[in-house]
Amino acid sequence: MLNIEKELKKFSLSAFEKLFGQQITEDLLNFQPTRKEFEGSHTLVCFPLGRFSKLNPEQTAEKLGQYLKDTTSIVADFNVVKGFLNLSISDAIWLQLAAEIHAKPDFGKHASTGREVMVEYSSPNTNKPLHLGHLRNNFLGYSVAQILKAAGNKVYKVQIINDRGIHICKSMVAWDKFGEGETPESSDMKGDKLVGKYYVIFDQKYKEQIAQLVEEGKSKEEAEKEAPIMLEAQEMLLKWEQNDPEVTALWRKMNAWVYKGFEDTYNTMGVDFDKLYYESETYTLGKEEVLKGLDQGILFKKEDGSVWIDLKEEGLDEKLLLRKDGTSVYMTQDIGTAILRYRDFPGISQQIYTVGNEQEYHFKVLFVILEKLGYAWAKSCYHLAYGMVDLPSGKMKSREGTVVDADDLMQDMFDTAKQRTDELGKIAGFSEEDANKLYKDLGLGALKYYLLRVEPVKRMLFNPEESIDFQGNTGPFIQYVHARICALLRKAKQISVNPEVSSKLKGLEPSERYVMSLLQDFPQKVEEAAQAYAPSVIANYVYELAKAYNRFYAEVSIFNEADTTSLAFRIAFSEIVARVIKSSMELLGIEVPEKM
RNA sequence: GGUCCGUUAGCUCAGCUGGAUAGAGCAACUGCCUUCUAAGCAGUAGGUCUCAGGUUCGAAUCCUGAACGGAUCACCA
Repeated sequence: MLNIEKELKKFSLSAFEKLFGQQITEDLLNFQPTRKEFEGSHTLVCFPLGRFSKLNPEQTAEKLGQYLKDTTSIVADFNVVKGFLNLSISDAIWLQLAAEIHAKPDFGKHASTGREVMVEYSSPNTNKPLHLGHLRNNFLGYSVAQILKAAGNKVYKVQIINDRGIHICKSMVAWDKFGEGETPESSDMKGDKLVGKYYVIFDQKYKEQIAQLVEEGKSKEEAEKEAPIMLEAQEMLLKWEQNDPEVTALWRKMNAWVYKGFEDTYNTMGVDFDKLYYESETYTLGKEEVLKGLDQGILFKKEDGSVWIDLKEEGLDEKLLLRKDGTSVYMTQDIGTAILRYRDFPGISQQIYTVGNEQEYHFKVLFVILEKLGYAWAKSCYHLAYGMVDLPSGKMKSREGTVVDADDLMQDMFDTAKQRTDELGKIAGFSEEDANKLYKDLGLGALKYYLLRVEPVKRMLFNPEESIDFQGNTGPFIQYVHARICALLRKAKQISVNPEVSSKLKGLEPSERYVMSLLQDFPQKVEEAAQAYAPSVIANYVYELAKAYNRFYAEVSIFNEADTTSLAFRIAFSEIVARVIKSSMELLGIEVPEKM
């Protein structure tokens, strides 16, 4: 496919040789998009070129511009502002590009690299429902997987479900003691919500017991360790690791409730996985590996029987891998999971972990341990860390009940979408099913876009009012542009206008040229987003594109165009924009409606 | 205290491989619907890019230091 910048670079290099008798390297040629206030679309920064041309930047730009205009068919015109050479690309080139893109429905998708990558995301604990933080995680992980696919990789989406450990034992103990046999059916509650309820009850009882022990004269630390309900939870964990039938049965029952609840939530979110890993199935492998490492002298045992690794040489500390009672910790489990994944998918060259940035230290240590244990692939493991989601009231805190529940939030978005849509009254004739699908697309579009447009590393503020905004830099704005174009395409079809890019076309509008210059960037943006693991790159790009098209839409009346060549072009041009919007939004996991 | 991350308009965010007068959206104000979807378009106003040094023809961008905010350094996950 025609790459304008590449062509310009090629010609500039030979121009430089012809004009100044100097061979320069390509990295000196710094092209950037021309600023709006000047003519042109591509700008060459000529400041660094002066010492080779022996002229000042302005004269250099002038000479280069004239040469390019005279000798190439790409450059139609140029102007020089200070040391900046602004180039106008000829309409013939824009048309050639439009024709190429129009003929390529999968424009933006890269050829296969042959690489296989694994992306982990979500990975919840099974003791409480998903919340706003999980939404950022899921949307981010899913989107990065989509982007890596588009960049030519084979991608496996996985998660590790933290289905064992002290946290789930807490819910189990509380349900066992206070549940009176309550089930999701009997209480008409989603399974994950029900189990979460008992986790909260555990915490309440635990606190009460601590308070009482402190009153009886114990120190806070002693009380925290000795509270009977906590001892019960610990005992349950031990029994679980010993496969106690009664504990195992309870554990299976409660986890099954949770999985059913999670499944519903994932369906609503529109995310999926190629394979699920359960810690209950991987932690034993982790334990084996740790014991193997102990035999090999990579790890050591303390007097109390606990197993550790010494990472002081790496600038880290000692890290516990097995408790003195022989049970596993989080790290042990993650070691097992990582190794198992490479056994299951021998072709992968990288594992990406989408996990909050509060676990940076954990992953740093994990990768070092894996390397020490002899796994060379540990070097390519990547922790895709993202910042916390804050509320206007501050941090989300489960203890203070300020956690925003994922299901509730999504339902709110759908309700708002319905309300806005009803107010506008544009979807008369929609079946109830179509209308509900639209509310879902719009609500999720708003939410996903809101969470993805911010760079992953940054901590972000979730403002409920802004997140359901449908104007300006939002998902629904972009969806709206797509729907508008679809309306044009329907009308074109109705009056039998065939979209076509003809070289006979007289000329382009400035707003069309600008849109074209954005369109040609798309493949590059996909690559950039993949390199940076950043859906925000795509989000910002597609917003720019939608906005630029909207300007064209407002300025140019398409069906009033008498010239049929021009009309056919504008329909084809609009079609391309709709396709790139749709492709971009797919990379974000957002669906685009054809009517709204 | 050590390590890591962040700080850009009233608010939320882009821009960061050094380049022109630092951009959007929201909020405020002004225009534009008998013509393809006004969930839109055009415009006005709003900035010491946290601060101080340094490198450079040129710094929001790179380097050093400081301030502020956050995370982390568990026999929690």
